[in-house]
Amino acid sequence: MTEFETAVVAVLKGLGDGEVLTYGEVADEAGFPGAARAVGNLLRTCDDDLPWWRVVAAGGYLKAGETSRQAEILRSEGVRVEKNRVKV
DNA sequence: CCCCTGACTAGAA
DNA sequence: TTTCTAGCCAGGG
Repeated sequence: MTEFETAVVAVLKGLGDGEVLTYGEVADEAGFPGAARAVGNLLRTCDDDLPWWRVVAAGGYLKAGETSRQAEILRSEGVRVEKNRVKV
């Protein structure tokens, strides 16, 4: 478990209902600004207990291919979603 | 050790 | 507005 993983996991586990962050924000909060790709890679490989649906691309765009499912979950948590993207 | 890939981002053309 | 480039971290060949 690298520091990066630990930090990112900590940030994700700290998210509450309705809390949505972008990959870049997660990386920044974890202390690795610019490591957005690594965040995505981590969620892709270790998606065990991580709330992946609360992580979206820059601009609030949802994950391609599963925008439907993600949008549903987000809406159920009180997040306003419009046209496959989180409303700010 | 080097190169490529990936649920990414920001800036330039 | 759309496309491309460079930069970021980690993992695999």
